[in-house]
Amino acid sequence: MILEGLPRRTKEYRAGAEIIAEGSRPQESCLILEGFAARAQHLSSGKRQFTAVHVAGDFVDLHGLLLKQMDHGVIALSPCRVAFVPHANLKTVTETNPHLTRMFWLSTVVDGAIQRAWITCLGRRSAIQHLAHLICELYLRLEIVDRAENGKFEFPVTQAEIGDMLGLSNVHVNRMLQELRATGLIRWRGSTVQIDDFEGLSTFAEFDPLYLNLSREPR
Amino acid sequence: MILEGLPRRTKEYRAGAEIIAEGSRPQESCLILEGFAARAQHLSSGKRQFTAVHVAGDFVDLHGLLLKQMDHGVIALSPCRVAFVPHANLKTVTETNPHLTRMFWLSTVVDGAIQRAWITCLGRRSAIQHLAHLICELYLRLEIVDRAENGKFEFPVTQAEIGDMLGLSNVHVNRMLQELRATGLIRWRGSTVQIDDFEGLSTFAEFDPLYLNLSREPR
DNA sequence: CGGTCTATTGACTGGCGTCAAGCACCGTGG
DNA sequence: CCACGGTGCTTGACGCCAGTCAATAGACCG
Repeated sequence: MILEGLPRRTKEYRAGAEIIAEGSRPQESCLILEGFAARAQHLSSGKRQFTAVHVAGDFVDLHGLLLKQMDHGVIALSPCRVAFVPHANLKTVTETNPHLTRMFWLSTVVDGAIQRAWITCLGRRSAIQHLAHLICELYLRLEIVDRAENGKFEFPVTQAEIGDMLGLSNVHVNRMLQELRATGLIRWRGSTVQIDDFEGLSTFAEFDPLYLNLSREPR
Repeated sequence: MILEGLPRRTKEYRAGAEIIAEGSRPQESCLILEGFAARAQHLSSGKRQFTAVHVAGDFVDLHGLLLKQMDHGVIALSPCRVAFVPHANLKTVTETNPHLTRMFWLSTVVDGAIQRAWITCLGRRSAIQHLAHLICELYLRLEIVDRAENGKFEFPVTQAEIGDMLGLSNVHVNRMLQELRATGLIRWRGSTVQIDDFEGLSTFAEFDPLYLNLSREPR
């Protein structure tokens, strides 16, 4: 994405650090340069749900420009390098550069498509299918930013965090991971995910990459 | 929303009719003038999940302008009157009217916030809390378009369709509805929903209206 | 009056949460 | 060198929430 020319500051975060607080009113939008982050919502019971996972290159809270107050927080899943762009500059873009504005808008719209896929996974897929679906999604998203190849990528998160993505308990994530490994479709040791049969995994998860909008078409 | 001046055609749909097909490449975006619609995704098992519910005044598939191919279908839940605006005209807006463009963008961004709330409901709330949350959301959204007042609104959908919103079976929706009625917080007869204690219902559902972005602030 | 759709109810099953214990790994400090 | 506490992974036992199957009843309609 072409962001040269926009002023920004960058900052580093440790794994687990809060990048943007839930309920805050940020004056900047942030962009992940390196690492993994997640959007999180909390319930009074202490339970937590991730509503999105972000990888290098993602403009994480562009929507904060329009929403004013954050309905969710953003946390670092791994060590992260993050760039911040002031809202004032983004607003100027929306007033002077229709094409770039459309790219920004598209970015939030693709986020929405991913969220819809998550909704369908949560509502109608089994836990193990959901897990497989997440792996397929991450692989394709990481591949286009050169963080994955030959079926392999790094994903340094705990099983409890995967649970927060899938809406499962850490115990059940562990069970589903073992079951999925037993199919021979993937291996997952430490933070390294190795997909041995992407076709098979896609079929198993009923994964259709259409929604990720990876094809190149004029906008 | 100010849409005067944009060309459009309007069309009527019966309950259950498909307004936009999953996988299609529409050349227009649609706007619900009257009635209820839902975005739906289908699995091979025949299961269906709604990823959003739309009410009068909602610009349902504005994102279709940017996504080109639909990752979901749009169906009428009740009889609907729908307006269609050609993408060509919307594209012109994005090139000539920054303020209106920002309003369009905001509309898709609020959709995204609602989807995040759905994700958290699906992942971490109990079925009955989720149901209560949906009722709170619908009430506030309908109130601002004058389709709800004094805790009462019309919602002409079947229990199976509610199941497709909540990711539940029709049988379990029935059980949860009875349980929720038994609390005295709501009544629901036929297609009429009566909230007798919105405060209580909000608390029960842990509903926070922040995400609906109802407050009026300059954009 | 039968036919279709929806709501309701009961019985049974199973997926997933919860609780708890036991490991494995790692960095710290004695 | 080993003791240690912390964190994350793994496993088992148990219970409950929600799915499935099936039957009945009611509502609406031609």
